[in-house]
Amino acid sequence: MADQTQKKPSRIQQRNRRKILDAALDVFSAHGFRGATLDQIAEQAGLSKPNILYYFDGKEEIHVTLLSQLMETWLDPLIELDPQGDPLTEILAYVQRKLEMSRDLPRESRLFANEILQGAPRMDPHLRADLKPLFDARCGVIQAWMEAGKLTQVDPRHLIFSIWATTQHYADFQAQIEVLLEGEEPTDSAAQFLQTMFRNLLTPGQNSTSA
Amino acid sequence: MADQTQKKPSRIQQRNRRKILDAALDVFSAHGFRGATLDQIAEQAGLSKPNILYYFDGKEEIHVTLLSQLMETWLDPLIELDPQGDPLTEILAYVQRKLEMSRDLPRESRLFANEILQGAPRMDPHLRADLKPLFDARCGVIQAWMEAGKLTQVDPRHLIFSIWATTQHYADFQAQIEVLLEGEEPTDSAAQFLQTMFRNLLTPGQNSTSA
DNA sequence: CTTGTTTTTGACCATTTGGTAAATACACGA
DNA sequence: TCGTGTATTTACCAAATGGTCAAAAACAAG
Repeated sequence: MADQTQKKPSRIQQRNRRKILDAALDVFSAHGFRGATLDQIAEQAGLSKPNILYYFDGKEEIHVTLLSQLMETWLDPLIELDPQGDPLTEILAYVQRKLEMSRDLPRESRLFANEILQGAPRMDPHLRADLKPLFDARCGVIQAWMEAGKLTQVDPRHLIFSIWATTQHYADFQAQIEVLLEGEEPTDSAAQFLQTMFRNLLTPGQNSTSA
Repeated sequence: MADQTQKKPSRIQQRNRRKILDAALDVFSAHGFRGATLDQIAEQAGLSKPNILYYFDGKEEIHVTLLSQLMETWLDPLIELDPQGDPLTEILAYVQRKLEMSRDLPRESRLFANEILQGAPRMDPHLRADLKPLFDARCGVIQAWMEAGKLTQVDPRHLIFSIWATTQHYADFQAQIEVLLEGEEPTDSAAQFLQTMFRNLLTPGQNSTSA
């Protein structure tokens, strides 16, 4: 059997597990956990349902695996925020990076949004164990920058929330955005807007409208 | 039977339909459409499942009814944005109103978020028919304000998106916020932050840090 | 009380869905 | 080439779920 406790996952195992996880990402992100079915995942993966259950112990395990993997990807930009760098540059780069993730990894964004929307039943431990400490640390860094007069004083926690909210919005609410923007690709104009917004927020003096 | 085409909904009908819709709002907003079951709704409403199907033709109709009602509530603050009022005041009041809705109507916010996240399968027509025209009109108003020099020039569409994103975030991602803020009620500090952010964005000259 | 209407329920049904068991096909090293 | 463990499929199952229906209650009006 495909025993994960053993050391060597065969070539075929790696390939099929990847196919399954990719298909599951499609389906879970589009319908949520309860809305997704193993049959959909199986079809999307091009495998039979029992074959999928040969590689994973059940629907739940597939979902949990996805969420775990996602957590790393999701935290990464915040990890890379450099306490030694120039404050404004660092934060604006963070905004940009998050916005690009929204464009390039919309499925992951929606998977995450679905999970949190339903009360984070499976991710809550991860949030406490991984996200919370990093969040607190980064709030400390930003707070220090502000106290050193490098940035306008605002609540660092809400600053981070607003970055998450505005960037992920383009992935999570894509259906609405497409209607309102009539299909026009929003990333470039959004980037310009968000850069202006956060620069004006964090810059004490003269605002560059940057037409 | 409970024939909606007839004129008079009896006292009992009104009461039970309300109970059902309220229960359904609980369940749908917490689990999404496919994740919600009629049994859950029935239990929450204190009625039997067949009794619920006596008042509504099916799960779908309950959901659609909720979404229709929600649309009005949701559009209302944008409707009330007064083209004759003071631009900055109007927009900051809009932000505040949306934030309060996030606090007072989190179920409605999550119901909406769930629907959009899944691609707005049932709400797409409403978005095109109701939201889109209003959105375009309001963008026009804001654009005019900017061209008159009353506000900093930014893309009005993304301005509105950022208001929606930041305010609804507190309802839709409540599970995450509770972890990161350790249960502290965020509305007041969020209000202060958002007012600062949008004032600094839209005000050409000196920024009031407003400590 | 009687009668006609509205409301509610208990028993059921068909489909979907997550999951299992056993048989079969396959890869690959000896 | 053959044998052995790996991979895949076919045929199921039990529970959950959306929905139906006829009959029983509950209720209103005369």
